[in-house]
Amino acid sequence: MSESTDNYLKTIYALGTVEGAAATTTALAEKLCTKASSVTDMLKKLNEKGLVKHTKYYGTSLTAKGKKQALQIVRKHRLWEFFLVEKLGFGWNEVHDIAEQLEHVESEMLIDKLDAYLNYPKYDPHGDPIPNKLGNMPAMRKTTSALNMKLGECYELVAVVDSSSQFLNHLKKIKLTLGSLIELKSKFAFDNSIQISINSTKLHLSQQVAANLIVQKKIK
Amino acid sequence: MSESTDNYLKTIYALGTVEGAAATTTALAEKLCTKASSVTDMLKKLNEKGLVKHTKYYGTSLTAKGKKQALQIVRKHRLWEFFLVEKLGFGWNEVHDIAEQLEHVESEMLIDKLDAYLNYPKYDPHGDPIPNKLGNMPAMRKTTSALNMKLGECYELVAVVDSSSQFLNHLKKIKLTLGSLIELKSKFAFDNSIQISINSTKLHLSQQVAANLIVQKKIK
DNA sequence: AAAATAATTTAGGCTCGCCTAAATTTTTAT
DNA sequence: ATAAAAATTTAGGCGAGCCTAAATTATTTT
Repeated sequence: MSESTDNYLKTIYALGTVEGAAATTTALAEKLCTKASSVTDMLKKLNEKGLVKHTKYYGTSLTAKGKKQALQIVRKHRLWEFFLVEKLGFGWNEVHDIAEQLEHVESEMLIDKLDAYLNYPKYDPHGDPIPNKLGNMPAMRKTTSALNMKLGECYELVAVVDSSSQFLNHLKKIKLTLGSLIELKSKFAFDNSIQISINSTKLHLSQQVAANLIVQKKIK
Repeated sequence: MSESTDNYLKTIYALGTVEGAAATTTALAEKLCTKASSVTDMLKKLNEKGLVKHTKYYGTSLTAKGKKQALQIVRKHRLWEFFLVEKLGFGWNEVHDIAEQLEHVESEMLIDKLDAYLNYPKYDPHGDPIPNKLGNMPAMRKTTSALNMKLGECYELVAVVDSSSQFLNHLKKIKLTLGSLIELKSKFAFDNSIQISINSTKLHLSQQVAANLIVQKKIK
């Protein structure tokens, strides 16, 4: 399987799992930084290979075979991200592009050994679950948007919705890192912004930022 | 730079360093598992890019720019091999094909961090020197072919000449591993075979095998 | 329901790295 | 020195994955 195929499957999977919906040609073109006509070309080929069900003018979804393969790519991507952060000391906002390349290395044994070396991690540095060898996702953490936090309760920042480097850099700048323990201090109904504290330092977050933070409730 | 370019430069370098000679089109075709005509095509392009000096019908050598790039690829390849063996527990005869893929990942920062993580190793698992960030090779170990060993002296197996998986598997079978401490017990002039001992177990090696072993003298 | 707009697909073409077959140059053998 | 053999290059083509422009189908507006 080519790298291009990998990228298509991964992207269809990512778009498809937002909800059960089929991926649209234009959306794929945008995510893959290519043109809609190129996407149509490629989908035709993936369709012939039985990786995708593409119905003209109606959209695309993965077949069982395609989904299985997509999950293996996701697995590889997330394991490499974990490696880069935990072992090589990269920041969690620096690893995406490198993992994007590493995920295309073909060797099942490599991934198995890497998985073992990393101690079978369940979540990558962005908080996303890592499928196991069989393609099973670990149970999602019971999480919620930071907008739903309750006053005085304690939470851990476990994931982000927007993982663009702009956003991740912003988080870095305001010293919010994955794993941070957060307590909600106040909510401002006027603009839906919130005030939180991390290790007793206070931080004010706009609604836009808070909406992109996924937290998990902690017992104090 | 494409992966194909990487492979050409690396191969020209490998053929070129055997002696000062220029690489021949046929030799490149064989090493790269492709046809001579394809090699000619590619050399023309590399020539235009200033990576290679190709003179029609006379052979090919690297320019300074090409050599610099080739050394970076060699560096990446050998660092990854070291990682695979030391950290992930691969056998030193299993890593070549995987490193072949990993070496094409583009990120200077990745290689720097990997180098640091591995503690700046000087030799890869096959005993070959790893160029540093600037492309400098560490001083070659003072080594010799196993055929030149002296009776009663002690040596360490530090490298192999033939690194085909057939040969490496043979070594595995007879339990000869890189780093093994070897003492020469006897030489048989008749067929140039030798008898050695490793940790007091004795082993008989044909000339063919011995010629492919590179050893370094040790003080007992 | 027709017209305007948006999404998608088709048609034709491009580059990269490869191929086969044929032509050319160099080397080897006689 | 010349003929035969081997190495190399040229010519013409192919598939993968991309592109632009034009045609087609869906959706939205009026």
